[in-house]
Amino acid sequence: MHGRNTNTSNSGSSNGEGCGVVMRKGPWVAEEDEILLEYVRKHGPRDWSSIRSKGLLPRTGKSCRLRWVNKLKPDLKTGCKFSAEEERIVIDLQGRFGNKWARIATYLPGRTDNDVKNFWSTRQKRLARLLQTPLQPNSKSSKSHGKLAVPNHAPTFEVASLDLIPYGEESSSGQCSQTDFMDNPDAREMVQMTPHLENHHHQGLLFNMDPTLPLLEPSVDQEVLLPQLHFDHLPNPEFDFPSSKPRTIFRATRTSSSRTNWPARRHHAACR
DNA sequence: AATACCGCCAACCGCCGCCAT
DNA sequence: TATGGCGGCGGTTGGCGGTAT
Repeated sequence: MHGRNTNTSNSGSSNGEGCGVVMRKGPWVAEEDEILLEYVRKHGPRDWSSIRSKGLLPRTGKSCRLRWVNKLKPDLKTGCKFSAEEERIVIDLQGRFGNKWARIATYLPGRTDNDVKNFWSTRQKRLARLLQTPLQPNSKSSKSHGKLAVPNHAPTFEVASLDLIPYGEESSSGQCSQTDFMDNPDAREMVQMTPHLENHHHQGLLFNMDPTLPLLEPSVDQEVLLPQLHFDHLPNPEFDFPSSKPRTIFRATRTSSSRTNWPARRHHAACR
């Protein structure tokens, strides 16, 4: 959509692409899309790096793959806002899986991990504003090593709340309190949108999670331990193995990065 | 009309795991 | 077994457009 810097030698990528060739970056143009589509038509969505090595496009393999996955793949719901049902699914699954956007996206046909990620991020920002609370910046250093160790079995809203209010701290400091939060109709709607969150709120857990609870690292099948969430229509993950490497879809959970997970509020329900 | 703010989202980066060599 | 390439993922950035002030 909106470009970044363009025409730079490849940097940062671990793919080792570039090799002196000026790699193009930034927004894709129609001609590039056409070339990429043609390549996929001929060879399928795989061997992305060969697009560059064959001189078809001055783009990294990663860039080509991303463009295909997020924009060019058939049956994408591009430009269509999340429906209420999709929102509910995202909220529920985020509570179950954490920020496993790719995994969550498999339950949402036509949605990509980027879609889900952006959707959630927007909601996080909105709620942070509603609560007048700064978003907890994600520390790069803790991305995968100094983990925050989000309890994957618990709604992440609770985890976020720990960042907001030290255990036992009074609400008079100006920080949002449970009461303040529920006095906000907009924020309240978010909770009501999320049945398991509301349930925890009613249990008094929402803002006073026991800090002594162990911080879990997923070691067993989370599906067994996770609360049983219900869907009106149980979503079926849309397995998509374009490159004949299904390993990545449900591969072993990577260590959780430090996340600041916030509840979200229903915002847009209709397609444009 | 100008400015500020916010939502949206494309695309980048770094990290990680798998796999071929 | 070690290593490098590659693909995949999550976090983040930053520009554009719409809306509010």
